[in-house]
Amino acid sequence: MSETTEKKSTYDPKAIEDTYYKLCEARGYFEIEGNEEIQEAGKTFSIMMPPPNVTGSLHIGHALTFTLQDIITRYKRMDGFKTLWQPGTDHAGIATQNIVEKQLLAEGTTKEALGREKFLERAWLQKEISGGNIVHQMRKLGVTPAWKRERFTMDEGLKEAVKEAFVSLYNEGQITQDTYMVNWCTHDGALSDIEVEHEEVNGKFYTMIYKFADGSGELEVATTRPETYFGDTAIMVHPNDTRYKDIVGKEVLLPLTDRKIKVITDTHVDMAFGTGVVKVTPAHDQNDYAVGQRHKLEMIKVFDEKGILNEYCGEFAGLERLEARPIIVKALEEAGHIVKIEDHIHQVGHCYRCKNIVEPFISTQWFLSSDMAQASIQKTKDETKARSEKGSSLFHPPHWINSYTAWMDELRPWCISRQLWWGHRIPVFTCDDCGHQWADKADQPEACPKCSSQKMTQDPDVLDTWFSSALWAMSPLGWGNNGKMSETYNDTDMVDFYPNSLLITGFDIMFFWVARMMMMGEHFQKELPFKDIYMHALVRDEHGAKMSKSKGNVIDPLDMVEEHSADIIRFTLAYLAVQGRDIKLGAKNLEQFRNFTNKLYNASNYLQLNVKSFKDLQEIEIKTPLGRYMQSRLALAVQEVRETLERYKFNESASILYNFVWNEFCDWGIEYSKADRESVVELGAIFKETLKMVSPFMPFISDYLYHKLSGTTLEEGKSLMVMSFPKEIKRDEESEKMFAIIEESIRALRRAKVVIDMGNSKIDKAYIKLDKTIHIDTKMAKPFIQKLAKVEEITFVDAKVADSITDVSDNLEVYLPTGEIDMTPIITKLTRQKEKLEKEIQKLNGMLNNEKFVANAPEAVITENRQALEDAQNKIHKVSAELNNFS
RNA sequence: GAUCGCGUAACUCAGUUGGUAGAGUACUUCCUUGACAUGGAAGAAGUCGUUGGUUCAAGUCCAAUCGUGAUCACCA
Repeated sequence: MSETTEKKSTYDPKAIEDTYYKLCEARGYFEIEGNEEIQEAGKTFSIMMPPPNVTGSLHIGHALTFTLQDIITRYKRMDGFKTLWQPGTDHAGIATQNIVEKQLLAEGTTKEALGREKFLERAWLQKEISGGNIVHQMRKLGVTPAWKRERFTMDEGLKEAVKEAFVSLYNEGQITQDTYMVNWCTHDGALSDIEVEHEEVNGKFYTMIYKFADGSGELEVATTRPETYFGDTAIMVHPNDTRYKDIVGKEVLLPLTDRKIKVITDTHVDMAFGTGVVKVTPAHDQNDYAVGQRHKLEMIKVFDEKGILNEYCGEFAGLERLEARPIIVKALEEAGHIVKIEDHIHQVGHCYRCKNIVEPFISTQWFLSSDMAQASIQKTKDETKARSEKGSSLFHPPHWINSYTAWMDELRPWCISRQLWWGHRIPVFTCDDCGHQWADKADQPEACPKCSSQKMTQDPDVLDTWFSSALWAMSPLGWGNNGKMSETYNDTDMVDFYPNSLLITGFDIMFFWVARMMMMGEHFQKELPFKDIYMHALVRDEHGAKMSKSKGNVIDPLDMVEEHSADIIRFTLAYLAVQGRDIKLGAKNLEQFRNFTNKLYNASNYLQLNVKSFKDLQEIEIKTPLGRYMQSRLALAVQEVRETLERYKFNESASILYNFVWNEFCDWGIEYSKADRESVVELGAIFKETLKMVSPFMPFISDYLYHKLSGTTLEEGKSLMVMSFPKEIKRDEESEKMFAIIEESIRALRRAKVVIDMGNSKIDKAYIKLDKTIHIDTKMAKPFIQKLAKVEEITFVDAKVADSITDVSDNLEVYLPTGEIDMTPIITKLTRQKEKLEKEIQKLNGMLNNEKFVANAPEAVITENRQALEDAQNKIHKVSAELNNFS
């Protein structure tokens, strides 16, 4: 109940973030020319946002990927690059169609009742409603894509690009129609191989009896899907299996229906597994399909595209395949055809959208040949090799290349047709009169190119959503847009921004998306679409569990923005974004960086207690020793932040910023300045420069503090986001050395004071003896030491002061005069220090006495160790001497 | 089954050309001193999973092994 006494010492993001964002967006900062004033000739940077599903809402994975993309984009923008971060949304065929179908169901109707045209109107309506939703949520994170260029994968221009690509590939013979066994979801239709998720399922293993047609006995056959046996067209055994030699060529009767099938041999059979007798159901099993083709077996489908059993199933016709299973099993059991039912754990394919069990199913679909990917595969390998010789990589982290190439090397034809209404309609037409089939970019071709008939029928299916996103690296740059949507791109875009500088995305869509963009980009542009590919990991909860709605452990990024701020969630994610490692996110992480924003805020408060407003670093000359020192430390931080960002080590960049601000600028810089008020004006300029570096990570608080410290406002001034990122600040070795000694003196004095239990109190006198090799301006150093070590008067001496306690450190000794105090803690401390030094000396001696070490190690390492040994010996000498004083 | 991660302080994790192990949190002791208690000072804490190997030198490179996770591929 202390709200009345509570001090206003915290930063309030709520008042800032929305306002600043709107202001910056309205000024066009996010667009390509937003940083016009600082753009440098020839520097371009581009990154395409992985388009979120138009029906989706923002989740924590989005927050991570968009934060990282935004950080790198803001950094490049500030660093003088002409920068494009291309935003957009994806039409997400199956997902969106499912949502609309559910809505219709709730209204008591169906898409069939509505008709294709009306249904698509509904889908577009849904797109308009929820498509705006996610892009507005994204703004809450403070991300800065070029919103004016926002695209949708089914907009007028991108439709053109899809047709351009399809027609071209069709005419090259890369896209063909084929009747083949595909992955079939009885709800969503055909799926590509990677849209099937294999999950372990506790199923049953049914052993059935098939009787020989000639009445000479029976066979035991095992299956996991008994309902498919109606489609059996053979029984097979291994040709070398002596157990079944005599039955080959015989006929068996299918239970209940008594259809006759033959026993054949095929090497596909594993003699050791089960009974060694396998039923062959070519229309409903991948392997059996191949067997069926080899043996020219009849392909009997036992259910239709909705999974409803047909006339081949006798009395069970009309039942749904999965519902029919127990009913069929019961009938078989009653008729004595089941020998046993065992538990069986096996992998079953599920639809990645609706989780329905996927069936192998024969159907006529469109396929994109894997041939067209070969060039991209070879180039990826070449590029990886070339980069690795330079110590770099195409993928970040580099190990992803293994999974990538392994998958690409086994690439199979891609089933690109989908039995949906929502999506890019396949631009293939068949002439009603002459039967000619062709692909056409026109939505309604005028006439059949062969017979000029005007009667034609377009393929009813649409393309896999990933077909259009496969073009995303180039289609928003105008590629294939046929002049449409031209207000969203420039004619020079392909030159400026292709290949894209960088792709940032999750590894989970590496095959769905990255691989497909690689093949399309290389095929059409003869150049891989990305210079760098960064794969980020998964965000998990604080216990390392995957977040899911059913577990209830989902962290909503919008809630976090509400509770903390966009800045805090951004910095937290960046700090935790270690390459190749999943992120465990908990409340504690956020707290750490909430404290950090508070630190920034209070540092600036302190500066303004002394000086009202500060100039930029470029506008002033740094004169004070402290100013020179802090500037030099900033120079190092700038260099390191740049290096780590260039390598996409977001966690390291964030950690360098954190350490510089807190452990260097605040803990030392600000504290020192209390001994030298003149330097505050310089520290303010240095802090403002630091805020520029913070800006890509925490854009709001940095802008706010920058303007506060400048005595300006964002409303009337420029944002940090379009100012130059710090660059090439001079190091000052002399200053750094001097302040290292000052710091060492302060730490030594504090240690010594703790020993005499005066840790927090001011003492009157203390002495410092610097090693002979150390030469600093003691007059200058003195006030800093006195202030921070809380000593009234420091005296530099050349010899040990009598009646004092001593602290021995690397380059100096300090002495505190003693009255009547208890010496035991001091003796304990010194003894411990001595033991530690002895160990160190032993280790160093061991190294240096080793002839091989001296012969082989680089000169620098040897001198370094010699020096270390000498230092340690000196130190132990002093410590021993000190101990002797007490004994 | 194949491929790839991960195993470092009590906890969560950093640690790239091999050169005497770091952070945050938690912990111990102390401090409301004039930016900040969402803070400050001092401190304790690790056989770097295990075993070998290469090397003058291994958390780092290699091999094996244990634990753990992911992806791909699978047998009716």
